[in-house]
Amino acid sequence: MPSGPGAKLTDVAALARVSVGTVSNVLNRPEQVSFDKRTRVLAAIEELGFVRNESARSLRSGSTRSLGMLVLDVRNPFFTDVALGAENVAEEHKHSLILANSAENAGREQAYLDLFEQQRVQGVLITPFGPVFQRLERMRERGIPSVLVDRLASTDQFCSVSVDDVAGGAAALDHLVSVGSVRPAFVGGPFTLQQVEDRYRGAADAAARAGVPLQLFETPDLKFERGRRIGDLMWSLQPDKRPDAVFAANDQLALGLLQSFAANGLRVPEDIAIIGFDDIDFASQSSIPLSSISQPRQLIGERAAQLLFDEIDDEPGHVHSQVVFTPELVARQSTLRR
Amino acid sequence: MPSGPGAKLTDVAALARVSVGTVSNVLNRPEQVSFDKRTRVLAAIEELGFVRNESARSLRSGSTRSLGMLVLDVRNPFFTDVALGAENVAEEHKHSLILANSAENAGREQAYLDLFEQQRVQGVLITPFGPVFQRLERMRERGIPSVLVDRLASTDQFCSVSVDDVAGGAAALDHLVSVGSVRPAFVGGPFTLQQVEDRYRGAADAAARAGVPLQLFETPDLKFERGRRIGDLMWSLQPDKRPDAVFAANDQLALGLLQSFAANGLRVPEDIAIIGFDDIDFASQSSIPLSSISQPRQLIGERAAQLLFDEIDDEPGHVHSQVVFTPELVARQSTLRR
DNA sequence: GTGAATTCTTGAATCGATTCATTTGATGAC
DNA sequence: GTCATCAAATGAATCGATTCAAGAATTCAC
Repeated sequence: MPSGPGAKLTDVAALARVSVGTVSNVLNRPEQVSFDKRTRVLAAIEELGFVRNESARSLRSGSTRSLGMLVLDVRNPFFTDVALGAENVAEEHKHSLILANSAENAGREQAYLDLFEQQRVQGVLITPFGPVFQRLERMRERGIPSVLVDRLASTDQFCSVSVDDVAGGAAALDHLVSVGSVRPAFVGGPFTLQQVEDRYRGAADAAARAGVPLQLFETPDLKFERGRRIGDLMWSLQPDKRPDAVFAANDQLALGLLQSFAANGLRVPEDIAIIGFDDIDFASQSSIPLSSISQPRQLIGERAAQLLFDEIDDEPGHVHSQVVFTPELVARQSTLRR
Repeated sequence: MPSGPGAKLTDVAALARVSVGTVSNVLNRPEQVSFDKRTRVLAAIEELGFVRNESARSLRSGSTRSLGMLVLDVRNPFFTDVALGAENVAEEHKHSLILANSAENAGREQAYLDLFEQQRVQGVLITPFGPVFQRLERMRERGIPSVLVDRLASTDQFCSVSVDDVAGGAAALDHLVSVGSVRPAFVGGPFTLQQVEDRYRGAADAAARAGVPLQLFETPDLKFERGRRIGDLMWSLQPDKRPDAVFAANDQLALGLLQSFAANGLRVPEDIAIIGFDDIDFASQSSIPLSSISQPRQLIGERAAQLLFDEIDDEPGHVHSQVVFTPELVARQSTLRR
């Protein structure tokens, strides 16, 4: 009968008739302990159901085995995929990932950074929302480095892993033109989001190069419902004024457009083609599979975590680097007439 | 210039010219400290950029301020919504939620429970995958209680929060019959999943009561791709053998069916109606909005966390309870011909 | 058998915040 | 002026694992 609200190291040592130092060695450097004592200790651990107290461990050793990750929205599949990638790398390093959700709220963001500092995480992966850069720099001075995720670092003070949104925007528009669009439109906003700005710029440049105009439908957010409304609006336009193809700044928006067009009897892609951005699972799972610009989501998380461990393990010699992935066009039925 | 890799309590005490006990009181029982010293201490904290060391705190006080949550799949929106609800309640109690992903893998599940034990979380919210009940009971004996999420506790050893899947299944089938189905089918599996079993049983009973047969398409999993294949299979059937309505055990499966039917030119709901289960966001966002059985996802997480805190705060007097929500029919276009 | 080299083991000191029995100080009653 | 009462402040002891200098045990060469 194991039970008891917790055996500690000294109990294990007593039962195995060795010193506490030896038990600690079995836990942390088993190869340095003779076979004989090692088995005795392991048996004692088993018998007592001993579980190491992580608080005590990290208090003494000065380091925890965890990373903090702060994302804008856990409900967004993009971020859970990125988190999954980061978690895998963390696991390889025998660290655990504490996933937190700022929910695009500067107060919560600060609160979670407080928490991470208190817990003395080894490092932080963050998609910043509010003004946190000064704070992150201060945290690094104190030994908690961070890596920016899905944001290009504007200074060389941080590592970052992001995606070339300008190139993605251009690819989307080039594709629309290549399938015959002469009146493309861009839907998205707010332009204070760097991603939106970049995607639009890429698309606008590409449109200019191709010699077609690019209509702009600016939105206050990137949600499904917004897409539906814009779709209804487009439907109400004169057919010859209506765009013949739409590039939506993300897939949620694109799915909204798609639903609206389906409800109103506009055929996709015959009457109007649609391409989104992010290539979330549901893009390919829509009734009319949605073309999209795909980001290597898990890979983003993995690289970010790797960069973070680089900095953690090699603090003095570390050189910050900016990893920029080029997103990839995935053409599906919503832009390809058969 | 704050800097320095970390001021500690004694530094604050020295700077503020008070004892360490007083600083600790300012942090934990500010009302017991005179205004004068309190402000001095707060100023010192500010000046030094002091951040409390959570490891030391919880080592001494014997309790952490965190809950562990272990879900089957972070990529599934159902679980992130449940987690969100739990997180909100945790936050009210000034606790943080450590979200972990067993990914339907018994090994990972055990590993994360190890982690939770080591970190001495105050309690665990879990959707069990493997054989963990004995272990959970042992953990409770040692002071770490747990609440089952999305699973009815089969014994009265645990609190649980779940949904009445039998009732949900019945509601789905009643609805199909009410919109005129005479050849309904159930798609889902494996039947080792209690949820699938229950949803099917509810539907089968309802079909019997209504005097219609219920065709069964058993599947090895509940994924989108599987739904698509079953859809293709149904399409290949003789029209008079083909179901005129399908109840899919979850929305992913239903979306797969929907895509297949759209691709093959079967009209939904005219040729075949579809209803899913879970009512994930994407159900309503599909081109043809999908009818579904809706579970109060956030509420499930909230109630589960509340029950857990009940047990944490009132250990001896706590009585386990099983909360069972009744799911709700949400009828949309995929079952409603216009 | 001796001394040196090597491998294991030991246990007291330590990490930093909290606790609580005790002391100090203030207020007021008589 | 004395004593009781109550509020505020003190600081040594404590939580449990890790560390590391020092000691014990073993191996090996000659």
